[in-house]
Amino acid sequence: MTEILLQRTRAANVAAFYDDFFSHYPDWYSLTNADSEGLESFLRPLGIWRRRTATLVNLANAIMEMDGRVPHDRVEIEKLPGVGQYVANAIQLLAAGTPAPLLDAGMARVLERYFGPRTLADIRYDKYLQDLAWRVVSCDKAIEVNWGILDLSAVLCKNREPLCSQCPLKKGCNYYQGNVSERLV
DNA sequence: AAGTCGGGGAC
DNA sequence: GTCCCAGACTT
Repeated sequence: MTEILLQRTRAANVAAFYDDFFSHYPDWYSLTNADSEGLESFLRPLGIWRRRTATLVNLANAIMEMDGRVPHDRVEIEKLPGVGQYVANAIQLLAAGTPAPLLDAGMARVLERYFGPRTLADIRYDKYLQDLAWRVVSCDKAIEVNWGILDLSAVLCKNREPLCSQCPLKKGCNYYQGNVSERLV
């Protein structure tokens, strides 16, 4: 559920929202028979609330039809409403404990600044970015690495005005080194 | 491949 | 006032 709330929404905003939401909708079953107007008004402050309401209810129904259990098969997981590559990876990483990249706009930005830009517009089909992300998180501390990169993207490696001077990765970062050499010219 | 959803925080 | 966000879906 949390991953749906996080789609195109700043993590800090969701964090402030999280406890209240789960006290009202603690499980999938509570969403299957939730009053849709009540759910919509609840989600409105987060944005994308019409789509998110529909997605949450559809997803809850789909999961409850499967005895309330999320399928193990990767292909079946991605068929669930509102579940794309990112959420499927999140399930694989956090629920199954198998390394997978939480490759969102933030991680893509960090990787591209550090290693160099992707070739395709769509993250999901950019093989360069995919390979890079999988390689970076394929270790025994995959969860920590993922969260570390995402935190970095939100706090320091922001889209606008990144705080490169405070960044622990600036030494090997293409973006930072490029800016330094530019300044010297 | 491009358009759409969306309120709110950061600037 | 402008920009962008732990994406997924439709066209």
